[in-house]
This record gives sequence, C-alpha cells and structure tokens, in this order.
Amino acid sequence: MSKKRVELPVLAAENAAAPCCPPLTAGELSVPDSERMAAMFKALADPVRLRLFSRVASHPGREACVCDIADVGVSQPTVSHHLKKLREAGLLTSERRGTWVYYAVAPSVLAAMSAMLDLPADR
Amino acid sequence: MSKKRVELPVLAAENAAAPCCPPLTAGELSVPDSERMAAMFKALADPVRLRLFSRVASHPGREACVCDIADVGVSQPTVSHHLKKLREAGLLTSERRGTWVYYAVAPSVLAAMSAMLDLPADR
DNA sequence: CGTCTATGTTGACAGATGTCGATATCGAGT
DNA sequence: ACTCGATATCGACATCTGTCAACATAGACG
Repeated sequence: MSKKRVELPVLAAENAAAPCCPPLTAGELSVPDSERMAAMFKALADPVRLRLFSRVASHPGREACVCDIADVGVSQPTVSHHLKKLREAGLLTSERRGTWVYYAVAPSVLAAMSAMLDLPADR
Repeated sequence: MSKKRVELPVLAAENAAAPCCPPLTAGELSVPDSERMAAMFKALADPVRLRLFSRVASHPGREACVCDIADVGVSQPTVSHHLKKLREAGLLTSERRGTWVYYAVAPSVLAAMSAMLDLPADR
C-alpha cells in the first residue's frame, strides 16, 4: 500500500521544496518525495548555511535580523545568497522591518523534519 | 556580541560524518560541527541517494543486497558511486558475503539525526 | 583455469554550486 | 533631494558533483 499521507499545510515557498518528509525508514521513497527531501537536505548541506540556520533557530522567537547573524566569515553578498537559498527551500521566511530584514524559521520545518525520522519500533 | 559556546557531549567523533549533531535549535553551531553536519546532509542531498538509503533502511534488519536496491533508474556505476558516498559519509556500512555486497544503515545514524532535531519546548 | 555474474574503479564531461567584487535597491535621517 | 547604512542582485570565476562507458576486481562454479 502506498503512501496515503495527509499532506500537512506546509509552507509554499516560491517554487521550492518544503512539503515533504515521509519517514525515512518506513518504505521506499517515491521519486517526487525523494526530490523534495533532497532539495531540503541540499539547502542544509553547506556549513555556512547550517550556521546561519542555527543562528536564526536559536534566536528568541526563532527569528533574527540579518545584521545579527551575518558574521560567519564570508562576504555580505555570500551571506545574502545563502539566506536566499534557505528561503527558497522553504526553511526560512524573510520580512523587512524598516531598515533591517528579519529571517525566521518556517513554522512547519521542524515538524516536517521530525516526521521524516519517525523512528521505528525496534529501537 | 560574544557567544558562549557550551560544547555538548558530542558523540564520539570518528573520521566520517555520522557521529555528530547537537540540536539544530539549541544554539549556534561551531564551525567543526557545522562541517560534520553539512557532510551528512550533503550525503542525503541527492534524490538517488535518498532512495537508495530509504530502500536499505526499509529492508528487514535495515540492510539490503545491492542487487535488491540497484534499480533506481541510473547506471550501475552510478549506483556504486552513490553507495560509496553514503558509506563515506558514515550513513551506511557495507559487507561482502560471497557474491553479493550488503549495505546496512549505520547504527548510530538515526539516533544522531533525532538528537539533531531535539524539538525545544515552545514547539 | 576459465567463465560468468556482481560490484567497484577510472576517466571524461556537462552542469550545478560557493565565492567574491561591483553595483543596485530600499528605508531612515538629515 | 541627498546621503548613508543594510540587503539584494549581477557577472565572473574556480571548484565540486552526477553521470556514463569502459575497464578492473572478486567470488562462485564448473
């Protein structure tokens, strides 16, 4: 029996990949599912992006001004580029407030990731 | 803007990337942690590898013969290449038994990934 | 030994990705 | 309107990555 998963009201990033994540160990992934999940993993598959994401995720309210997290050892255009990737992947959202831009962890991301792991019974 | 970096009791680090994963939302990742985690995500950041991994993970005993999972739509060398990547990333182990080679999910991987998510209280 | 089957390795190539400098945009004050 | 600080976009570049065909290796079995 195939997957009859109820699609959560996952964020709809512009064109990207957040709606996903059947348990990794539950059965063979379909091609579309594997592509969506791979897109999410790809967004996290860079040390700089991972540090940017963790900085946002560990800020109060799970949101942070770019100015507070941009010091990661690469140039400002590169930071902007990585944040854009995270946003396009549906992991972060961005909002402008006056002079500054705030990035926040997209609400359903953590739930989606934990659903993906859904550890089976034998352990 | 100094950052207190409380190094959590990280799992014993080998050479590969599997032993890792402080909670993503608990605080800023250190550079080494971010590199280890990025290596793990990178291994999963490909649809073909994700399908190979899920096929192994969903087999009985979380192990499978290459011959049982190789039908993913790419050539045999490409399958071998992807399995090598997953092994080098510490996600799978391989063992030869006579004619066939069996890949299995590395024991600590699922625990490490769930530790990484460790959802905080405020949801 | 020779051959068959299963899997890994090599070499080559197109395309994707991370990075930067230069430049553009967008608000806030002056 | 002008300037300034904060982010985003653009263009260019070197490197990394996924893919395949061809070849190599390793057991099994005669």
